[in-house]
Amino acid sequence: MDLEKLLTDRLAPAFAAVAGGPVDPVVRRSQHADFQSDAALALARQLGRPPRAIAEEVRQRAELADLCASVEVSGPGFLNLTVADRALGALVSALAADPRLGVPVAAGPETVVVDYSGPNVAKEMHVGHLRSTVIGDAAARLLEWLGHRVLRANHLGDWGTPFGMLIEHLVDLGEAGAARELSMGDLDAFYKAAREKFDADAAFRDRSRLRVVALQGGDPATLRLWRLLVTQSESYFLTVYELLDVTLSEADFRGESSYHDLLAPTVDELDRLGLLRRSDGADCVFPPGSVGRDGEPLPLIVRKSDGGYGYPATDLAALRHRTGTLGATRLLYVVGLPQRRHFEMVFAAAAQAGWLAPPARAEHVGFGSILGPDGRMLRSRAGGSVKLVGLLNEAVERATALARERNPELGDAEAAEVGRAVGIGAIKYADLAGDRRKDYVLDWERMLSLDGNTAPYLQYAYSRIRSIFRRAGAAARPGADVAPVAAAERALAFELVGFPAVVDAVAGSLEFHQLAGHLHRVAVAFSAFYERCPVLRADGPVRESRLALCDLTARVLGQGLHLLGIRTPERL
RNA sequence: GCGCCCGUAGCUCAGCGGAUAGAGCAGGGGACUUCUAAUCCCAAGGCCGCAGGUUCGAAUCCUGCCGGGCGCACCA
Repeated sequence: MDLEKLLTDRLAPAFAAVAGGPVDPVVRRSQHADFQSDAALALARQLGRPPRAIAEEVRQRAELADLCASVEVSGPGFLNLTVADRALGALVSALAADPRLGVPVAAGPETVVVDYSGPNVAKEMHVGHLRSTVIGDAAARLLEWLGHRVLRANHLGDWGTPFGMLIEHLVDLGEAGAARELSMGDLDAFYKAAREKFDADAAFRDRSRLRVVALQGGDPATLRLWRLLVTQSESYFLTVYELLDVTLSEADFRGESSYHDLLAPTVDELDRLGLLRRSDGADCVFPPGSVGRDGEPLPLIVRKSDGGYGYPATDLAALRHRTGTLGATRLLYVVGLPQRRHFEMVFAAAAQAGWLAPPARAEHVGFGSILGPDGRMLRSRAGGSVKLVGLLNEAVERATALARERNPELGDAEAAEVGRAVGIGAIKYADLAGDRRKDYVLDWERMLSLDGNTAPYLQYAYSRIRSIFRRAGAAARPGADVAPVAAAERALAFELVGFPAVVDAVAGSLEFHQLAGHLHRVAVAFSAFYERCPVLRADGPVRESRLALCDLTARVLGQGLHLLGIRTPERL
């Protein structure tokens, strides 16, 4: 039970009695006390009484004796609440005794599809894939921990016209040569070479077009070559995921091609429902609410005038499959914000078709772009885009060098492991620590900086705690009473008991910067506690209490970072 | 042109209806015979883009400007 809610429940009846109707006490953390209630101010006009008088009456009526050491009317009519040490201690002790750190398993588990990462076959993963992969993985980890059935959907770009030229290029290189090149992870060179031939060579262009036809026609030889491309790319992506500490596995690949057989039935059903309209030779749905440049309703083109199916058709087929066949009630699409309108239209069309009806709902978990140091968007095609593996490797290298410098006692193996955890953690944390809707600047210095609101700072706090237990030679005693009395202990305790509420909020909003911010506050509170409250040099109950507090802090930081996909080494 | 998003300390970002707007970095000053100083503490730094409005109360809600980004029919 979190403290804010506990106080709210106690204050609500008192406010109701004073106001003559239900009132939200508006409890929140305060700079002037532990918590404050702001509701008396809003009530003043309604009741025609001075706010301080209202607050005073609530103060007298509210049953807070067991929770609060003091309740005071302050300023224009705020109620300042100071929590009793004993009550705080009881809450922290309860949290420490709970393997789930106060976070309950979801009462109504859902089937959730998280659509994320989605790189393109035979194309390099670049920084643009970072956010989808990192944010989506955090969502999957979090919702899974809460007890939901999470289906990870890696919507691979494995189909479409470019595959004609890619397959022809593969043929030109010879299968063995192509496989070697692809397995080296040099997908960019492969794609670019194919593209260049396609642009320059008319004969190659013709072969490519024929090859697309053969692919779509199901020609066995062509399909075999196509699978070669897909498999090689998949195994490459898996190495990137492993480096990135992402939970996506081989079983999660759901390429566009896997919806191939569902496209025609999906479009047919739209037709049967009377939602399809022919426009300029293409079959379109016109979902309500979207208007184009000319002020006319904007179409979702499900079948192009050449008879081919486009992106919208695939998305609709996948959505229908996810709600209909898989029984998902929550669909998450972790895709960049520029595609907002596209998803609005897909969701609106799906709702019209009856494929997306309550309780099922779809959310576009959009995110901003990654910008270069010049403040302009990094684009994949425009050249000079950063290879994702290059970025990750550089982060690991820098972090490893730093680890060696800071802690010469580390052996080679451990330095490498620390460097990896810190480097990868730094990149992921940088991505998750800000509002995901906003663009952010990819700044090497800042991203790999080990100060401030960064993963290494949190990892350091964690490792300091582990170091205490190494020296103590023992774990915290299970069931030990936590008695926070010193200011630094109380501040840390308040942060720790706030963990469940933050997790709950983030499960809904998928704003991971709230979780990151909370963990940072925990680490800051811990660092202050660490400076001022000796643990191993204390005796008896104080030592036991502090050890328990340390242990709980480590578990909250460890679990929180784990949910973000960030490792917590035992020592840095 | 229409739609969506964004303008907060020199820089990077939190805060999104409540009491003096918070962190980190950079720059200034302190703290290691003491559990890792990758840390901590102190000081300094702000017409919260501009102008109206709503409210007891606005960085936060509404409207209009200004500045920036993105999107707007067969590419995924």
